Amino acid sequence: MQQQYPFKDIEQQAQNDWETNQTFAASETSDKPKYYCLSMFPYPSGRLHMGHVRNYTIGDVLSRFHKMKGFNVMQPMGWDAFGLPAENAAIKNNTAPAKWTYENIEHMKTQLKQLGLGVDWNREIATCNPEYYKWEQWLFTELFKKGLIYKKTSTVNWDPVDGTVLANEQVIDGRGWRSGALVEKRDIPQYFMKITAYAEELLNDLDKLDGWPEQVKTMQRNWIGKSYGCEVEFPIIGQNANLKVYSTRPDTLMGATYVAVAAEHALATLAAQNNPKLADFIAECKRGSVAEADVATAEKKGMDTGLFVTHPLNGEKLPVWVANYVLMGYGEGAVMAVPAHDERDFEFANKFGLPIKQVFNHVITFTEELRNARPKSDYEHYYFDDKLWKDWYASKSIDDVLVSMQGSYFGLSHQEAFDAIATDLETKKLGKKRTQFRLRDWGVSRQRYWGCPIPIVHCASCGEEPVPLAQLPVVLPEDVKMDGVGSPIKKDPSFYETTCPTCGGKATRETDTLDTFFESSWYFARYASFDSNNAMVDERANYWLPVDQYVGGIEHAILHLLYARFFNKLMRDVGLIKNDEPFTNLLTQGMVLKDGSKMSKSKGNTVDPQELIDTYGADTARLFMMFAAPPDQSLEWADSGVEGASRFLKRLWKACYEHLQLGTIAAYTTGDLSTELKNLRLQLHQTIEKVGDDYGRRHSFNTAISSVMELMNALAKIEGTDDATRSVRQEVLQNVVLLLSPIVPHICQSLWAELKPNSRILDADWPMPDKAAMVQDSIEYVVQVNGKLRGNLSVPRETEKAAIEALSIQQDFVSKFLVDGASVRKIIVVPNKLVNVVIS
RNA sequence: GCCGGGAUGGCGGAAUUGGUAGACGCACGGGACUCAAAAUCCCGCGUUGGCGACAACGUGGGGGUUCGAUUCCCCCUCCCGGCACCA
Repeated sequence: MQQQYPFKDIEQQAQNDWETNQTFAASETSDKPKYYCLSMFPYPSGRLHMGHVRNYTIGDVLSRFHKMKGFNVMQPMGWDAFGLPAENAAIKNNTAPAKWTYENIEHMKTQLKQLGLGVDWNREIATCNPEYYKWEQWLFTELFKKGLIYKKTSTVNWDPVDGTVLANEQVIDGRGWRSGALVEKRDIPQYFMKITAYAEELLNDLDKLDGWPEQVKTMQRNWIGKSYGCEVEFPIIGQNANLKVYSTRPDTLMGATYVAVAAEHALATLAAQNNPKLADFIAECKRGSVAEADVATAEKKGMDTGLFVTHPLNGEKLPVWVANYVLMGYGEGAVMAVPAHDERDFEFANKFGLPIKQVFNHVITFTEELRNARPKSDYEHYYFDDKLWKDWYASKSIDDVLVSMQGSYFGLSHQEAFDAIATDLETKKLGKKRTQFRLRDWGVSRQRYWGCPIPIVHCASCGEEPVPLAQLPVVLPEDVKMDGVGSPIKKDPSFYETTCPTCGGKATRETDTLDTFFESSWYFARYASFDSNNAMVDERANYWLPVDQYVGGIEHAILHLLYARFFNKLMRDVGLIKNDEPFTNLLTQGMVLKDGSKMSKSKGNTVDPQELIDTYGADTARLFMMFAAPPDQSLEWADSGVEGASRFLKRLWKACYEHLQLGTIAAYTTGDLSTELKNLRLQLHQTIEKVGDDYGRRHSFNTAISSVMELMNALAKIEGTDDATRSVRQEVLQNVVLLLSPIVPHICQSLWAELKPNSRILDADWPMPDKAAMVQDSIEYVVQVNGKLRGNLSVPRETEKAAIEALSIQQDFVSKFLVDGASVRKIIVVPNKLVNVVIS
């Protein structure tokens, strides 16, 4: 054994050993319970970043821990290989996206291996591989045939100078990132997946996901956004038609003073026909990006259409406005505006001088006098008393009642008014109750090159024809030149010219590709059937699924995780898999930040993990990442601290080295021990218990490490070299090595071989705490007076409560407060912990 | 704008179910070893007052519940993530 910690040698040695022995190759033939641990696969951007190191270390710690706990573990790895950055890099470097991607994969794979991950590399997949995307093309055609994929027009960001569709990311302050041109909204036909058909199940099944963080489930619930409201129809004056709106607040209908439609709404288009100013305004609304954040933060703009509608209940004439804050994609693309009880309507009404009419008020006691009261006038204009208005729209208190003069609704609560108004609307055939989802169908078409080709052929006589399985995959040509304007396959007749699979006539291929979320929505199932060449997934998927532990960034809390849940249900419903949900337990890791913001290439604040690994080794890198912060919180990068992790490993190495200088010895099992050694064993077994709980239940790796550090600090204070001391020291070191091995596997494999010659740590089980060593003879109580710490009290184990109370008030640090007529009011005893003497 | 999360010493963080605030590590200060430095080891380290014993204050800000609040409730500020074409 070397005196110094030779991290380079032992890490290389361990990694060679795992590869040679196929230590992490997973098999379906095992009598152990299975444990499928999945980390979100990386986009092959070029080099590993700290977020990867953090993500994959967490997954590896959990995998290795469960392997030691006796599970049949599978931990796979692959590449989310399609995407926009490859196209950008290809343009910049004058190369093909495929070449760039494959080179990145090679490099990053080497880096991942250097991290010492217990990954089954036999199952590696890359989503840009035709063997992979063939099957999602097949699924696409199946869903298309079932009507779960359909075509409709929808709005994209259009760069009028480059003549290309832009991603939201490519729109900077309303301008195209390359051309600098003002971005326009443009409607184009695209394919959509009917995720809304699964909205109810996606919502309800969240309740089954006990292993998911509450915050993620809340975000998904809000995203799906089931609401209970009403359709309300406003007859359009002078036309034989109604304007339909959806509202979650029909109880406030009597306060509606105008209606507003989105710029894209048919009524807006109609009104603009003879109104050039309105047409200009609508054109102005169509400028800027389609991103909701941009729309929602834009200054409120609107214009009167000159059209009027009739209020369905009171017959009032209400103006129709076009407003930029009304979203075409939600509800009906039109809203009834109740400025008195909606903040956005209020702001808009104030800006454009529209009437504001309060219909609810907060009434503590609703007296007969109030019920009979009648307001002074039907219309009252209130202006600019922000505070007053905020009270009105913020409150939906149970004590609110409808105070509008409007006939029979007077005096009703919110819920009563909701029901009464809904009933009346239904009677008049001008509305009805409706539940509505905020969730929209998922547009999967992308007008980009580096993605999976959509397997549809357009035939002049047959229409849209899905490509039959026998003709799949539709292979994306990889040897292309990127010129920065449009997708190469859109200009490549050898790609798009084809024959119709139905009639055999001349036809053209779809040249749009799929959203890359499509690939990442089912990869978890493919790992289980990675080499299946006659089906998307086979029976092995039903062995491994659902994923027992999924680990990945919190930024994926909504979109990716929702789409993957959706795909799981789609695959279930086409008979491929049996489980309802893909991920039983979810750990969302926080961001790795530097200088307060996410480490990213675009921000130029990255720290290269390669340097860390080269200088200190993978174990130090892993230890530091696990120690610096709890996994689900953001981690602020600091260069200092890595040194501390390295120092700890050196100390651990040295402790084993010095211990073994006197030869090997068996770990303590039985025999009398000094108090000092008894206490050390107490701490050891408490630590074993805590670390197991920290890994398994709490996922609190930072505290697991600190408790092992404390144990090592305690061990360092023990000096003897007699057999009893050395056997306890052996017991401590052996267990420390086991406890740390999921986090720092290389050094632990080496140290184990030294501590227990001819034994392999990979065969060792997770240690069990020795309950006998954990029995304490006396209990240390904290004694407070009026909640303030005043001293400590040591009593024999199992001392009666009354005796503890009596002893407490006898202590000097308590009795000194019992002067000037003060007396003990109450004594609170928290068993094995604390005494609080209340004195007054 | 909307949804979700966060804020604790000089810094990262701990306090698991309402029960000792600051574990563990970093940085810093002092000492040992050394010709010297590095490395290593030992001691100290929330703020204020005090020689000291000790006392008061202290978990983003304001209020509340409780014997007791970093933890629960209400209001506010700032920061981070997401907002459907970044992945």
